[in-house]
Formats: sequence, C-alpha cells, structure tokens
Amino acid sequence: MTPRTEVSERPAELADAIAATAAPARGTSPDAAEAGARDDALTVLQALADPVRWTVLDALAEQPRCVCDIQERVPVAGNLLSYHLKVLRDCGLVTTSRRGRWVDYSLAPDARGRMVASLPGAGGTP
Amino acid sequence: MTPRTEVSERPAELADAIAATAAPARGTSPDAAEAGARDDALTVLQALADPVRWTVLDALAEQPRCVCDIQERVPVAGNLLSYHLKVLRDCGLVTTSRRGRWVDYSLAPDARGRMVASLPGAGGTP
DNA sequence: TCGTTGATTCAGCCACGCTTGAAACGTACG
DNA sequence: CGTACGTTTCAAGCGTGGCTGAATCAACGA
Repeated sequence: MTPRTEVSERPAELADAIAATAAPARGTSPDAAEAGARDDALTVLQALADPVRWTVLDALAEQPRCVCDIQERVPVAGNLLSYHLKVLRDCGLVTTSRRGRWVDYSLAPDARGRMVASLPGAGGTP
Repeated sequence: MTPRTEVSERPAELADAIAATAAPARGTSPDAAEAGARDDALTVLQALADPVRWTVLDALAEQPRCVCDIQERVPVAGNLLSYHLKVLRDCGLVTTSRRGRWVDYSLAPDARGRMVASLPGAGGTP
C-alpha cells in the first residue's frame, strides 16, 4: 500500500505538503514564507467567494457604511449578516468603529492590496 | 408573517434579489449586466478559493504544464486533480491541448484579467 | 429604571463541495 | 493484437460552511 502522504489535512497543513513537494527543501525560511502567503491568500479568497460578503465588500469599497445601511443592500437576516461581517473582520478585510448604537464598517486600508496579492501568479507582487 | 423574500436561493438567483434591492430598478438592462458580472466574479473566486486549484493556477501562471507535471507540484490523487482541473476548465480559466498521451494545461489568455475583475470594488475595471 | 433599537453571539440543522475507489477512455509501444 | 500508461468519468461517503431561531449585549430615550 505504501501510503504516500496523509491526505486528511487542513488547508494550512496541505500548504506544507505542497511546499515540501514543490521545492527540494533547500534552506528553511523561504518555503515557509511562501506557504504562509498562500494560506493568507486562501483565507482572503474564501472570504471573497460568497455572494453576501462579496456584495458587502463591493458596497464598502464605495464608502464606509453602518450595518443597517449595509442591510438595505443585502437581503439577509441581521444575525446572518453579522456572521458574514465577522468572517470579514477575522481576516482583517474590514475595520469597525462604534458610533452611538450603530457600528460603522469600512474597508481596511490594505484590503485592496491583499485582495490583488491573493490571486495566484502574483508571486509576492513583484 | 409576511416573508420578505424567499431565502432559499442559489448564488445566481440571490444576485437578482440583491440587484433588485440595491437599486430602485430604474431601466432594465444595467442591473442585469451587473448581476451577470457579479455571478461571473463569484464563479471565478469560488474556483480560486481552493488550495489545490490555487496551486495549480500558480504553477500555470509560470508556464504551461502537462497534467503529470502539475501532479508533481500538487500532492493529490490523479482523479482528484482531474476533478479540480475540470472546475477550472468549466469556468474558462484554463485551456487544454492534447500532445500524444499527455494533456497540456495553460492559463487562459484572459485569466488574469478576469481574476482581477472578479474582485469586489472593481466596478467593471474602469 | 425600564423599554426599545441596533448589533452580536450561541447551538443546532442541513445542503453542497471535496474526497475516494473503481471503472472507462484514449494513446502509444511490444 | 494485448499491455501499459496517462487522463477522465462515475457513484458513492463525509465533513465543513452557511443558514436559522432564540438568547445576549450595548447604547440611547422616556
């Protein structure tokens, strides 16, 4: 049977396997750095690849908006919208600030840069 | 209860609901066009948001490769790799050509353009 | 203080996409 | 021919991410 490699791995760990396979593991650091970049890219892309989150980011790219304002543009339940906003927060694509009872969401300063850098073939934006 | 809108919709149909909510439905065509662009963007992004497919595209961005060559860079079973390649083919990000027993895969000419255009906030690449 | 509104969190369910094993296809070589 | 190789397709199983309903928090006004 000689199982080649354990195939029940999470994205992050799969990245290690890919890195180990892609290059003969010459030094030590550059591979790990590329694996980290790939992980970050996948996190960003998985955040973008959802209709609700895509529409939210598209609206925020125009201008910052409070949650209730966003909700007018995205026909989903409040708690569900909050769930998607949390995903965007967790990967650092948006920033929040309280204003009275409302919470304003804006695109993070480096959001566009990270999105472009997440595309395959970017090679670290050279 | 007065259910606002049916919430059991696919990405494509959700786009219609979003388009209907985002703008007051002024004319007829521009909304549909934006909905179509959003759909295509989501299809592309969902294709990118997978470790295997991302690595494949990253390898193809460097140069065209045959399947067996790709397989050396992506540690997955052959049939699984074929499945992911089919996803990339179906959304037009890669093109194929037979060469004897082998099949060469290359990045589609407009792949990079479509990837960049799929990011939210692009607004049709103005 | 209480009630209301805006927003988030929690626990559970369910469908979809990824993965797998086996079989089928196309091509080259003996 | 038959065999071996590269690649694709098929029919399942399984796990995870998205959705829902109810509870919770945070801030303002009466």
